[in-house]
Amino acid sequence: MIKITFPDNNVREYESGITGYEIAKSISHNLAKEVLSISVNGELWDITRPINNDATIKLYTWDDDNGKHAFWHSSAHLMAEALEALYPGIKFGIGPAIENGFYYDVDLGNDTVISETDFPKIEAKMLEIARTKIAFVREDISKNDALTYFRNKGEEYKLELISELVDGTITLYKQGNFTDLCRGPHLSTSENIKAIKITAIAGAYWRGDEKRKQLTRIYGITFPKQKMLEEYLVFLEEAKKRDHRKVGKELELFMFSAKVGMGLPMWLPKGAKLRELLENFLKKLQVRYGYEQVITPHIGQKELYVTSGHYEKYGKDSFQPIKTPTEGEEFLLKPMNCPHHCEMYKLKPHSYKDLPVRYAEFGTVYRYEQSGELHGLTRVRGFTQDDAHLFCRPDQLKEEFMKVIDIILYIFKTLNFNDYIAQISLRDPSNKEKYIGSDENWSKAESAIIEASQEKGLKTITEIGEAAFYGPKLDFMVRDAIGRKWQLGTIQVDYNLPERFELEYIGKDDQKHRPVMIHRAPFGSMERFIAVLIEHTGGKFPLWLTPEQAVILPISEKFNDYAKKVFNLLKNYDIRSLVDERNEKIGKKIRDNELKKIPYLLIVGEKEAETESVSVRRQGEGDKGTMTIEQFAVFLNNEVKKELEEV
RNA sequence: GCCGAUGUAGCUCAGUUGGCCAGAGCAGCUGAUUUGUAAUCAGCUGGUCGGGGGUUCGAAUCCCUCCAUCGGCUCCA
Repeated sequence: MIKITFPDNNVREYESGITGYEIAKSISHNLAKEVLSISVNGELWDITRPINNDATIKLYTWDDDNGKHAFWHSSAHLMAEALEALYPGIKFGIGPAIENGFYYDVDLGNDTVISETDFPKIEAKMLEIARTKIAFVREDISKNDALTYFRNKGEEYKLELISELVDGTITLYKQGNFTDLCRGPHLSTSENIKAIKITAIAGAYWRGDEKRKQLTRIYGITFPKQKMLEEYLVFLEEAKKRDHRKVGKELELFMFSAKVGMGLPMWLPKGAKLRELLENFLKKLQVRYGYEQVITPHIGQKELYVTSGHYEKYGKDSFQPIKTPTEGEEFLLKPMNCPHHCEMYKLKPHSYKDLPVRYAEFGTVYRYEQSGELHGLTRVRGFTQDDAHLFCRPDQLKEEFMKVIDIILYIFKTLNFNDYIAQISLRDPSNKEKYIGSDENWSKAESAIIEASQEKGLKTITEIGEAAFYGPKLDFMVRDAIGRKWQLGTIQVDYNLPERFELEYIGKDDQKHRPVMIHRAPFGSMERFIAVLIEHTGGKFPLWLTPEQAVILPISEKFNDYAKKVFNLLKNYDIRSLVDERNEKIGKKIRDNELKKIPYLLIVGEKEAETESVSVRRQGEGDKGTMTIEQFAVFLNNEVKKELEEV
């Protein structure tokens, strides 16, 4: 008999050799039907694998990521089997489960191309195989046998993978005619895979290496119920409606022009207004936190970036230097603001009493991004950072860092970004040549970030190798409409630029000391932040951020004069109203999508014109009553205030 | 940059076995209608079918090339 401990610390005794499936069955029939995978002492296992010793277990169903993972991973194998049947000679790379489904990287040879039109064929074949209820069978194999097996099959990619594995840890999974190198876990059989959708096809470099062969990556998703697939497809359709590129166009917030250049957004009046409102919001907040606003030029001498180390790191892959015609000077389009701010710091000697110095700038920067990776407003070639650099004493670092966390959390809370991910990005110690600075400085900087995050009680994930080349960072990631993660807020600790620029302050001991620098951008960039804001709200912004808060609708021609008067009055009260001649014409109905996104409609009819008032209606809520413009101004101001004070 | 796809009017889209002057709805303009919040009526304007080249008697449709966009990969100071 062995002792099995459940997540609630309950302990039950079972025969040695019991499987996850049987344990589930001993609890309830339904659970047995739903269980997809199990963790045994923290290790993920198949539910058919016998447990021979005392263990702590957890059973996973579709409701757990681990359960879905096993489901989709098995689906990837299923797809591989189907592909092998359809495309003889196909070679396989890797085929993991991902956040939404799975993919498999395949090499079809040089003559075969798969395109969208082939998807139904693949789906049908997969379904056909799934219906035969094939079992996924795990098998331990020695490294030599594995190498022999895959060498005979001509699976060069698998051979490469196996050669890096440790003998004794290698397992295969067999299902029907198909065998794959795999760690598992997998479903017991394919019978639960009921709904299948091949979603996309893309090129992907083998092992993520740009210099190696590009394989074909086939994406798919499967579900245990047809209805779940349908719901997923509906979700994707709904998400498309919130796409910031679509909404931005509809609302005339921003635009791109092929003639101006790809990846160079242009802000239209309404978008510029929205941006200005956000900027003012942050500026006010920053004043409270002791920041000072500065302005620096859009270009800087190449030498500036050689000093900072940016030129060495990014110079050749960037927009190339701008040259002056006669003096032969070289300038770079500003790709970041830090070097400029460092030079500002050097203007005069600093006392330890003056620190921290906090320079903030909405700095527009230009970076050469490869054409294929541009994406709406989230990945562009010219953008404005809500940047600031804090120069502080080492003993102030943690406190300053925590205050920046406060600013970011305040902004996220105000805008209802609740499901952000805080990610600590550290240096990859095995790849030190990617970074500048001493080990000592790196470890100081890294522990500062870790401690500050802990003391703020932030739930963080840690990524090794994601640091900036000059320092580690804490990033705040938020998802877009279809779940892609984007980095918004960022805080970076930097001991290196102060050294490169020889920044100093005079300490209490009358000696020269080196300040520590914090780079930070709570929005990240105005472009990306607004993109994510649009996708979260679908373009229905909070009242205080709405480019137009009210639109006035005259009921008939007779009252147009009064309607015009109301427009002008609104301006006096700093109410952002839509002055739209189209609505000065009677008989016109509201048609524009955008009008629906303006919170308040003011209606002028006979009665209102006589009493010099407007009927106020809030979209989605109905009548708010009849009031004078003065009353409306007070009312609206209170609403805006309420929104801002609630956070 | 790489793989795959897409590009027809301001917007959403029809139109490909190559064949009359390239279509619709919405938007716009003109007029009528007088109506309390997503669709009144009539008429009109609007397109180098992404650009260039080629095949053909004839190209939106087939081929080449360039550009832009979309989904990924790589990258992201």
